[in-house]
Amino acid sequence: MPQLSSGGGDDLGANDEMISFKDEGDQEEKIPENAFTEGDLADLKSSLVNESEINQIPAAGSEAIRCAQDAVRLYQQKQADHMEDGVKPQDSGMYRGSAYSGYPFLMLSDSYLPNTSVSPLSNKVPVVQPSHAIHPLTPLIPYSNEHFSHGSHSPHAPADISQKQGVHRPSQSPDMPGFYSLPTNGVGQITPSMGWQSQPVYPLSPCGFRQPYPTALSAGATFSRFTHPLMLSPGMHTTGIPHPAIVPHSGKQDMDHYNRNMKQQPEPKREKEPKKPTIKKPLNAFMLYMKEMRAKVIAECTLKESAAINQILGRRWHALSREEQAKYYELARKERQLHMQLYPGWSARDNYGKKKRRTREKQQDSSSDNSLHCS
DNA sequence: AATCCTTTGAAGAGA
DNA sequence: TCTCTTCAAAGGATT
Repeated sequence: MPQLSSGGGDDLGANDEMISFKDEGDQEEKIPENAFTEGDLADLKSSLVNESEINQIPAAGSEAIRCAQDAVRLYQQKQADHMEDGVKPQDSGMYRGSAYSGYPFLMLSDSYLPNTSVSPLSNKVPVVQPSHAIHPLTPLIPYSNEHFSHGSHSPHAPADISQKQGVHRPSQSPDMPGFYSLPTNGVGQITPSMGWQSQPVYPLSPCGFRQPYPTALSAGATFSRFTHPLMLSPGMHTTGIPHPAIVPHSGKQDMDHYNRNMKQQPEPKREKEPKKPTIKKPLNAFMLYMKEMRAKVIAECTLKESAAINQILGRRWHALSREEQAKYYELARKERQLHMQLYPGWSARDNYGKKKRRTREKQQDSSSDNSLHCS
């Protein structure tokens, strides 16, 4: 486990790096409830293999095989978990070298080039920059104008906006080491670490490009120069800059509606009372990792089902080296830090109950069912 | 249309 | 302090 910090002095925050990975046994306990059945896994496995064999071009074959291996391993692991019945927790995830011996190299993704992966862009929650725009782990691949001028990219992913950011970018707060600054148009202006830091982690802003955290704000910029908060529409930060962590109250649907308004109705009707926007939780390390790697896994596996992809990503996450994970923990820490600065009074509790969940009832039911099965 | 599934981690609530 | 719950992303599947 990444013992990044506690020793390192850098308050990597919370204890995120120090938290032990859940033992497999912990997950096993859920398995009977969540019904990731052998059949499902077998289907996943076989579909992966088949798709790999059928669809993958030779060059991508190794990746497809690897992906299939992921699925197979997952399947086998689940079977083993069933057999062990949660009694024997294995060594904590990522240092289970033997079990994941095939993984570590996976994340040395030099092949994760800007144009290789399938864009995972969703029409539900648009992502400002598809993760193939730049990979955080390949900091030597900075933003380039090519990304913005490429015909396939939306015309509103403008270089001029980056330039604006660049022009007005203030000196960065020591607390905000440039992590969220949108890279300017110049390659040379991005240090390797900046390239990593510049990776978008929040959904697309209504303007059609990912708005970075407003560094000026975090540095204590004057609010008075900006629009009055009451005049802001959902998704806008108090600066008037749309912030990706802010979404309209009721989620994706509203976000779509909101985007449509932004696109088709440049002057949205005033009649609508601006609902109090929802400020999303900052992403944790694994979420950041998933966001980064999802496109790659999708490309490799020709899978799109997020549940299956997330399982693979979970495995790969455990297989990451300490250093690799540290990057994400660090990024997540900075995310939280900046989030706290941007929304000082915000609490995760604010979003409680905004999702209607049937799961809990289901789990209760299943648990009662389990109680029936368990002696 | 709304919710589920699936993952890990952070944070809050309650015992 | 410990345990449990909820939410964060994502997109196909299910209700």
